[in-house]
Amino acid sequence: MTVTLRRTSRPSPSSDQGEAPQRRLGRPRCEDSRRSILKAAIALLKTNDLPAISADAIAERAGVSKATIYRWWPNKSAIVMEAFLEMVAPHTRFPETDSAMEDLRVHLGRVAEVCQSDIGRMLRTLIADSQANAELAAAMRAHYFSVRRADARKVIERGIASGEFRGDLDTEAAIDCLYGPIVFRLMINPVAPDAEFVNRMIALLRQAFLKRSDRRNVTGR
Amino acid sequence: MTVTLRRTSRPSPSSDQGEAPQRRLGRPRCEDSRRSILKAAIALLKTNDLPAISADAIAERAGVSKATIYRWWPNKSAIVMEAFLEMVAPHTRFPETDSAMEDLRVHLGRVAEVCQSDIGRMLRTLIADSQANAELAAAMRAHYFSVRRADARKVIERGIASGEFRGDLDTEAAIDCLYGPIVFRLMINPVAPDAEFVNRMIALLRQAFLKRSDRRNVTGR
DNA sequence: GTACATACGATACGCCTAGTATCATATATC
DNA sequence: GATATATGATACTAGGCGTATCGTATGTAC
Repeated sequence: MTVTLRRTSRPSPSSDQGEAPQRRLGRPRCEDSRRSILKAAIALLKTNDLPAISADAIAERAGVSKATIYRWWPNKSAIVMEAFLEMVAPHTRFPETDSAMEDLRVHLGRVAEVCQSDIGRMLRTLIADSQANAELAAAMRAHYFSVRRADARKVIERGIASGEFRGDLDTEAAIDCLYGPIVFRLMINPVAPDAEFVNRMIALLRQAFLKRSDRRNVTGR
Repeated sequence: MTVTLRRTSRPSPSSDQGEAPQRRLGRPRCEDSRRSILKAAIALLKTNDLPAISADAIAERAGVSKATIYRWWPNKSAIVMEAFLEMVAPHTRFPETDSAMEDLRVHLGRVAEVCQSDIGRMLRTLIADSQANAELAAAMRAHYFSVRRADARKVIERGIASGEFRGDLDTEAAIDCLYGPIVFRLMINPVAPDAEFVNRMIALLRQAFLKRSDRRNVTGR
């Protein structure tokens, strides 16, 4: 699945609905160019913030004409988002053990790990850019955050169903309490969240998640 | 106290330490200009994102020469931050009732309310801009976030001391769990957090904060 | 008052970047 | 071969950031 934030002026291939994988007329889009543009954007983001990257720089590094870039993407943010979603968006799946709490802890640990990498910088950059780019913000929510939330929701609901979590646990609030601190830390703190941070968080939250009878032998830090 | 992110090239009035309120030689800085610049920046931010505001626009609206702006501030972000800290940074104090938990809840409710106003947009903008501006980020931490944290820390420690909160409550993690979800929501969600959001969060977190004996009659939503 | 130091306003300027436009050329379908 | 679309090269417009200059205003020191 390719998530492209297309140029608004770009007409859709066929009528506005239906996947219609039918071939279009004329020379087809060059897949190599597309991929090398995304890769160039990612490479440049590893050492630069987004405002420091110019479309020309991406074009040069990708060995592509700038016109080609703007034919397919409306702006820099769109490129970065597509690159992020397609090439680096964590395929950090949730583990599936007997303990939903443990699944959450392990997963968040991985998220924290990812935050410390170049991907963390990309995420920060994208969230930041979303503040001044409603289209990007909407795309990030639709293609990234809501997916994460759905995953987490499943784990939490499984925990509730199994009796591990309180029956009246507020799932949505729980998700916010899990991801919120990490994003908070990512955006505000100069040093990205790490495993210890996650463990402390989880140690605190488990009091609120677990059924009374399960709250004893707690470790997690 | 005026928090200015000064031009780095600007020499300090006297030797590099000591407040030295002594008058400098020459024409003194025009306080009216300074304030009208800050007010202009705030006014423009109410309807625009930061990238959409130009230094020229601020200068024009403030009735001031652009050169005057750059004499005192190194860039737009610095202006906005100073305006934010000096003129709108919530003097949202914490209430002080018998219940630390209730103090936290009421305070966060006020924070959420603030997030829904123009101030929320400024805060979003500043956090976003911090991602590409280390100096701004450091200033925000030093003059805003660490202050908020210190306030919250005091309340939590009071709650621990009074026996309302668990003795082993992890204060720093608790702060992250309180503010994290709000900032998370502020940055990701198109609609800013509100009182109901806070109440649900608090209802969840109180299970983790309160001593066992106090967890019964819970409402908060 | 005069000398000096600094701030302010107006304005022009250099530089960089985003995004557009044009046109020749390449590559697909019919 | 006709048609439709993509790419490359390049020039171009528009606008913003931040600097520089210079004349003028406003304070202190003597």
